[in-house]
Amino acid sequence: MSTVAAKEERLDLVFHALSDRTRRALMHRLASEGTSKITDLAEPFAMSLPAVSKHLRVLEDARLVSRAVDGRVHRFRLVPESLAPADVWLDGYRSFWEDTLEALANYAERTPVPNKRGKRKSS
Amino acid sequence: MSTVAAKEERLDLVFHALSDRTRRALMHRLASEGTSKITDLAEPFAMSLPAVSKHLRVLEDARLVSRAVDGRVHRFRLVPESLAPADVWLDGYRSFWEDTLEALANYAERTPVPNKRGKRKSS
DNA sequence: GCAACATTAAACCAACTGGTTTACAATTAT
DNA sequence: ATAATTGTAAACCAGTTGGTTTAATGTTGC
Repeated sequence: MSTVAAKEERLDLVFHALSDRTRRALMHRLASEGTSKITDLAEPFAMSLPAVSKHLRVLEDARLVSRAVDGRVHRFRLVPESLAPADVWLDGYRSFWEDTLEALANYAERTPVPNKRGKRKSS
Repeated sequence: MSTVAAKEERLDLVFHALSDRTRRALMHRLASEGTSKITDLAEPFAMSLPAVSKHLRVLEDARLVSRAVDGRVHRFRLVPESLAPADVWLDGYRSFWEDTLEALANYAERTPVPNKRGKRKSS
Protein backbone atom coordinates (compact mmCIF):
# COMPACT_ATOMS: atom_id res chain seq x y z
CA MET A 1 0.00 0.00 0.00
CA SER A 2 0.82 3.71 -0.09
CA THR A 3 1.71 3.54 -3.75
CA VAL A 4 2.37 6.63 -5.81
CA ALA A 5 -1.03 6.24 -7.47
CA ALA A 6 -2.75 5.99 -4.08
CA LYS A 7 -1.09 9.22 -2.94
CA GLU A 8 -2.16 10.97 -6.10
CA GLU A 9 -5.68 9.69 -5.50
CA ARG A 10 -5.64 11.14 -1.96
CA LEU A 11 -4.44 14.49 -3.30
CA ASP A 12 -7.17 14.44 -5.95
CA LEU A 13 -9.80 13.84 -3.27
CA VAL A 14 -8.46 16.37 -0.78
CA PHE A 15 -7.88 19.19 -3.26
CA HIS A 16 -11.24 18.55 -4.86
CA ALA A 17 -12.96 18.62 -1.47
CA LEU A 18 -11.28 21.95 -0.72
CA SER A 19 -12.24 23.47 -4.06
CA ASP A 20 -15.75 24.38 -2.91
CA ARG A 21 -16.35 27.32 -0.58
CA THR A 22 -19.32 25.68 1.13
CA ARG A 23 -17.15 22.74 2.09
CA ARG A 24 -14.38 25.04 3.31
CA ALA A 25 -16.96 26.87 5.39
CA LEU A 26 -18.16 23.58 6.84
CA MET A 27 -14.60 22.74 7.83
CA HIS A 28 -14.22 26.17 9.38
CA ARG A 29 -17.32 25.66 11.48
CA LEU A 30 -16.15 22.23 12.58
CA ALA A 31 -12.79 23.71 13.49
CA SER A 32 -14.27 26.43 15.68
CA GLU A 33 -17.25 24.59 17.10
CA GLY A 34 -15.89 21.07 17.37
CA THR A 35 -18.23 18.16 16.87
CA SER A 36 -21.56 19.14 15.31
CA LYS A 37 -24.60 17.43 13.98
CA ILE A 38 -25.61 17.98 10.40
CA THR A 39 -28.82 19.95 11.05
CA ASP A 40 -26.84 22.51 13.04
CA LEU A 41 -24.12 22.62 10.42
CA ALA A 42 -26.65 23.18 7.65
CA GLU A 43 -28.54 25.95 9.42
CA PRO A 44 -26.53 29.02 8.27
CA PHE A 45 -26.35 27.91 4.65
CA ALA A 46 -28.83 29.00 2.01
CA MET A 47 -29.30 25.52 0.67
CA SER A 48 -31.27 22.39 1.41
CA LEU A 49 -30.26 19.81 3.96
CA PRO A 50 -29.58 17.11 1.37
CA ALA A 51 -27.16 19.48 -0.35
CA VAL A 52 -25.19 19.94 2.87
CA SER A 53 -25.36 16.22 3.48
CA LYS A 54 -23.74 15.63 0.10
CA HIS A 55 -20.99 18.15 0.82
CA LEU A 56 -20.23 16.39 4.07
CA ARG A 57 -20.02 13.14 2.16
CA VAL A 58 -17.40 14.63 -0.14
CA LEU A 59 -15.40 15.78 2.88
CA GLU A 60 -15.81 12.36 4.45
CA ASP A 61 -14.59 10.63 1.27
CA ALA A 62 -11.49 12.83 1.45
CA ARG A 63 -11.24 11.85 5.14
CA LEU A 64 -11.24 15.51 6.09
CA VAL A 65 -14.12 14.87 8.48
CA SER A 66 -15.33 11.77 10.23
CA ARG A 67 -18.84 10.74 11.13
CA ALA A 68 -20.12 9.16 14.32
CA VAL A 69 -23.67 7.91 14.08
CA ASP A 70 -25.42 8.06 17.44
CA GLY A 71 -29.01 7.03 17.13
CA ARG A 72 -30.61 9.25 14.57
CA VAL A 73 -28.07 12.05 14.76
CA HIS A 74 -24.79 12.02 12.84
CA ARG A 75 -22.00 13.92 14.57
CA PHE A 76 -19.11 15.19 12.48
CA ARG A 77 -15.67 16.17 13.61
CA LEU A 78 -12.71 17.59 11.75
CA VAL A 79 -9.84 15.26 10.84
CA PRO A 80 -7.28 18.01 10.20
CA GLU A 81 -4.32 15.67 9.82
CA SER A 82 -5.83 14.61 6.50
CA LEU A 83 -4.76 18.01 5.24
CA ALA A 84 -1.13 16.96 5.71
CA PRO A 85 -0.71 15.41 2.23
CA ALA A 86 -1.89 18.63 0.63
CA ASP A 87 0.39 20.64 2.88
CA VAL A 88 3.34 18.42 2.06
CA TRP A 89 2.63 18.82 -1.63
CA LEU A 90 2.55 22.60 -1.30
CA ASP A 91 5.76 22.41 0.73
CA GLY A 92 7.58 21.31 -2.39
CA TYR A 93 6.81 24.70 -3.91
CA ARG A 94 7.02 26.91 -0.83
CA SER A 95 10.72 27.73 -1.30
CA PHE A 96 9.90 28.69 -4.88
CA TRP A 97 7.29 31.25 -4.09
CA GLU A 98 9.03 32.55 -0.99
CA ASP A 99 12.00 33.33 -3.21
CA THR A 100 9.70 35.19 -5.56
CA LEU A 101 8.04 37.14 -2.75
CA GLU A 102 11.42 37.93 -1.28
CA ALA A 103 12.56 39.30 -4.60
CA LEU A 104 9.36 41.28 -4.82
CA ALA A 105 9.87 42.67 -1.32
CA ASN A 106 13.44 43.65 -2.11
CA TYR A 107 12.29 45.36 -5.25
CA ALA A 108 9.55 47.18 -3.35
CA GLU A 109 12.11 48.42 -0.85
CA ARG A 110 14.11 50.07 -3.59
CA THR A 111 11.02 51.60 -5.18
CA PRO A 112 9.20 54.73 -3.98
CA VAL A 113 5.61 53.57 -4.26
CA PRO A 114 3.51 54.67 -1.29
CA ASN A 115 0.65 52.18 -1.23
CA LYS A 116 2.76 49.24 -0.20
CA ARG A 117 0.74 46.92 1.98
CA GLY A 118 2.83 45.88 4.94
CA LYS A 119 2.73 42.15 4.41
CA ARG A 120 6.03 41.61 6.19
CA LYS A 121 7.98 38.44 6.49
CA SER A 122 9.71 37.58 9.77
CA SER A 123 13.24 37.27 8.25
CA MET B 1 -11.09 44.85 -4.48
CA SER B 2 -9.74 41.91 -2.52
CA THR B 3 -13.17 41.20 -1.08
CA VAL B 4 -13.94 38.07 0.87
CA ALA B 5 -15.86 36.70 -2.11
CA ALA B 6 -12.92 37.37 -4.41
CA LYS B 7 -10.57 35.48 -2.10
CA GLU B 8 -12.96 32.56 -1.96
CA GLU B 9 -13.10 32.63 -5.75
CA ARG B 10 -9.30 32.47 -5.91
CA LEU B 11 -9.27 29.52 -3.51
CA ASP B 12 -11.93 27.77 -5.59
CA LEU B 13 -9.82 28.21 -8.72
CA VAL B 14 -6.52 27.22 -7.14
CA PHE B 15 -7.78 24.16 -5.28
CA HIS B 16 -9.72 23.04 -8.31
CA ALA B 17 -6.65 23.42 -10.52
CA LEU B 18 -4.66 21.32 -8.05
CA SER B 19 -7.29 18.59 -7.86
CA ASP B 20 -6.14 16.90 -11.06
CA ARG B 21 -2.95 14.82 -11.12
CA THR B 22 -2.16 15.73 -14.71
CA ARG B 23 -2.15 19.41 -13.78
CA ARG B 24 -0.01 18.73 -10.71
CA ALA B 25 2.40 16.83 -12.94
CA LEU B 26 2.50 19.77 -15.34
CA MET B 27 3.36 22.08 -12.46
CA HIS B 28 6.05 19.67 -11.34
CA ARG B 29 7.62 19.67 -14.78
CA LEU B 30 7.51 23.45 -14.96
CA ALA B 31 9.12 23.61 -11.53
CA SER B 32 12.00 21.35 -12.47
CA GLU B 33 12.50 22.36 -16.08
CA GLY B 34 11.61 26.02 -15.98
CA THR B 35 9.94 27.62 -18.96
CA SER B 36 8.61 25.08 -21.45
CA LYS B 37 6.54 25.08 -24.58
CA ILE B 38 3.34 23.12 -24.68
CA THR B 39 4.44 20.44 -27.17
CA ASP B 40 7.33 19.50 -24.90
CA LEU B 41 5.10 19.57 -21.83
CA ALA B 42 2.54 17.33 -23.50
CA GLU B 43 5.04 14.77 -24.77
CA PRO B 44 5.19 12.42 -21.73
CA PHE B 45 1.41 12.35 -21.23
CA ALA B 46 -0.81 9.70 -22.72
CA MET B 47 -3.32 12.21 -24.01
CA SER B 48 -3.86 14.49 -26.94
CA LEU B 49 -2.33 17.91 -27.28
CA PRO B 50 -5.67 19.73 -26.99
CA ALA B 51 -6.26 17.97 -23.66
CA VAL B 52 -2.96 19.24 -22.28
CA SER B 53 -3.71 22.66 -23.72
CA LYS B 54 -6.97 22.72 -21.76
CA HIS B 55 -5.22 21.69 -18.55
CA LEU B 56 -2.74 24.51 -19.00
CA ARG B 57 -5.66 26.87 -19.46
CA VAL B 58 -7.12 25.78 -16.13
CA LEU B 59 -3.75 26.40 -14.47
CA GLU B 60 -3.54 29.74 -16.20
CA ASP B 61 -7.02 30.74 -15.01
CA ALA B 62 -5.88 29.96 -11.48
CA ARG B 63 -2.75 32.05 -12.25
CA LEU B 64 -0.58 29.11 -11.28
CA VAL B 65 1.22 29.38 -14.60
CA SER B 66 1.68 32.23 -17.02
CA ARG B 67 1.94 32.16 -20.77
CA ALA B 68 4.27 34.08 -23.03
CA VAL B 69 3.40 33.87 -26.71
CA ASP B 70 6.47 34.11 -28.90
CA GLY B 71 5.62 33.62 -32.51
CA ARG B 72 3.82 30.34 -32.81
CA VAL B 73 5.19 28.85 -29.61
CA HIS B 74 3.59 29.45 -26.23
CA ARG B 75 6.05 29.31 -23.36
CA PHE B 76 4.75 28.57 -19.89
CA ARG B 77 6.36 29.28 -16.58
CA LEU B 78 5.33 28.51 -13.05
CA VAL B 79 3.84 31.30 -10.92
CA PRO B 80 4.39 29.60 -7.58
CA GLU B 81 3.39 32.59 -5.47
CA SER B 82 -0.18 31.95 -6.59
CA LEU B 83 -0.07 28.94 -4.29
CA ALA B 84 0.23 31.30 -1.32
CA PRO B 85 -3.54 31.74 -0.76
CA ALA B 86 -3.98 27.97 -0.58
CA ASP B 87 -1.01 27.73 1.75
CA VAL B 88 -2.37 30.48 3.97
CA TRP B 89 -5.72 28.72 4.13
CA LEU B 90 -4.07 25.46 5.14
CA ASP B 91 -2.03 27.39 7.70
CA GLY B 92 -5.20 28.04 9.65
CA TYR B 93 -5.46 24.30 10.26
CA ARG B 94 -1.79 23.41 10.58
CA SER B 95 -1.69 23.85 14.35
CA PHE B 96 -4.70 21.58 14.54
CA TRP B 97 -3.21 18.65 12.78
CA GLU B 98 0.27 19.17 14.16
CA ASP B 99 -1.25 18.80 17.61
CA THR B 100 -2.74 15.55 16.45
CA LEU B 101 0.49 14.36 14.88
CA GLU B 102 2.42 15.42 17.95
CA ALA B 103 0.11 13.34 20.09
CA LEU B 104 0.68 10.52 17.66
CA ALA B 105 4.44 11.01 17.85
CA ASN B 106 4.34 11.04 21.64
CA TYR B 107 2.41 7.84 21.53
CA ALA B 108 4.98 6.42 19.12
CA GLU B 109 7.76 7.43 21.53
CA ARG B 110 6.24 5.28 24.18
CA THR B 111 5.87 2.49 21.65
CA PRO B 112 8.76 0.40 20.29
CA VAL B 113 8.27 1.08 16.59
CA PRO B 114 11.55 2.10 14.91
CA ASN B 115 10.53 3.89 11.69
CA LYS B 116 9.65 7.31 13.05
CA ARG B 117 10.50 10.07 10.59
CA GLY B 118 12.18 13.04 12.30
CA LYS B 119 9.91 15.88 11.12
CA ARG B 120 10.68 18.28 13.96
CA LYS B 121 8.99 21.53 14.73
CA SER B 122 11.02 24.63 15.58
CA SER B 123 8.96 25.53 18.67
C1' DG C 1 -48.80 3.17 18.59
C1' DC C 2 -47.93 7.40 16.56
C1' DA C 3 -46.14 11.86 15.64
C1' DA C 4 -42.07 14.47 15.27
C1' DC C 5 -37.30 14.51 14.15
C1' DA C 6 -32.66 13.58 11.76
C1' DT C 7 -30.90 12.02 7.92
C1' DT C 8 -30.35 9.55 3.52
C1' DA C 9 -32.21 7.85 -1.05
C1' DA C 10 -33.92 8.61 -5.44
C1' DA C 11 -35.05 11.00 -9.38
C1' DC C 12 -34.24 14.83 -11.77
C1' DC C 13 -31.79 19.00 -13.77
C1' DA C 14 -28.45 22.35 -15.83
C1' DA C 15 -23.76 23.17 -15.93
C1' DC C 16 -19.12 21.64 -15.91
C1' DT C 17 -15.14 18.19 -16.61
C1' DG C 18 -11.87 15.72 -18.95
C1' DG C 19 -11.30 13.62 -22.80
C1' DT C 20 -11.72 12.82 -28.03
C1' DT C 21 -11.40 14.12 -33.21
C1' DT C 22 -11.41 17.14 -36.95
C1' DA C 23 -10.76 21.60 -38.60
C1' DC C 24 -8.63 26.02 -38.56
C1' DA C 25 -5.22 29.95 -38.04
C1' DA C 26 -0.82 31.60 -37.62
C1' DT C 27 4.18 31.27 -37.95
C1' DT C 28 8.37 29.43 -39.69
C1' DA C 29 11.37 26.92 -42.86
C1' DT C 30 12.60 25.39 -47.41
C1' DA D 1 4.75 29.73 -52.70
C1' DT D 2 4.20 25.82 -50.25
C1' DA D 3 4.84 22.65 -46.61
C1' DA D 4 5.57 21.74 -41.92
C1' DT D 5 4.98 23.15 -37.24
C1' DT D 6 2.56 25.06 -33.12
C1' DG D 7 -1.24 25.75 -31.03
C1' DT D 8 -6.37 26.89 -30.48
C1' DA D 9 -11.38 26.33 -31.74
C1' DA D 10 -15.35 23.72 -32.31
C1' DA D 11 -18.24 19.95 -31.91
C1' DC D 12 -19.04 16.12 -29.57
C1' DC D 13 -19.34 12.59 -25.67
C1' DA D 14 -19.83 10.17 -21.21
C1' DG D 15 -19.47 11.05 -16.53
C1' DT D 16 -19.48 14.19 -12.52
C1' DT D 17 -20.98 18.20 -9.84
C1' DG D 18 -23.92 20.90 -7.12
C1' DG D 19 -28.23 21.81 -6.55
C1' DT D 20 -33.42 20.79 -6.22
C1' DT D 21 -37.81 18.26 -4.53
C1' DT D 22 -40.20 14.39 -2.96
C1' DA D 23 -40.03 10.10 -0.76
C1' DA D 24 -38.36 6.73 2.46
C1' DT D 25 -35.79 5.04 6.70
C1' DG D 26 -34.73 4.81 11.23
C1' DT D 27 -35.09 7.03 16.23
C1' DT D 28 -36.96 9.21 19.85
C1' DG D 29 -40.60 11.14 22.81
C1' DC D 30 -45.19 11.00 24.42
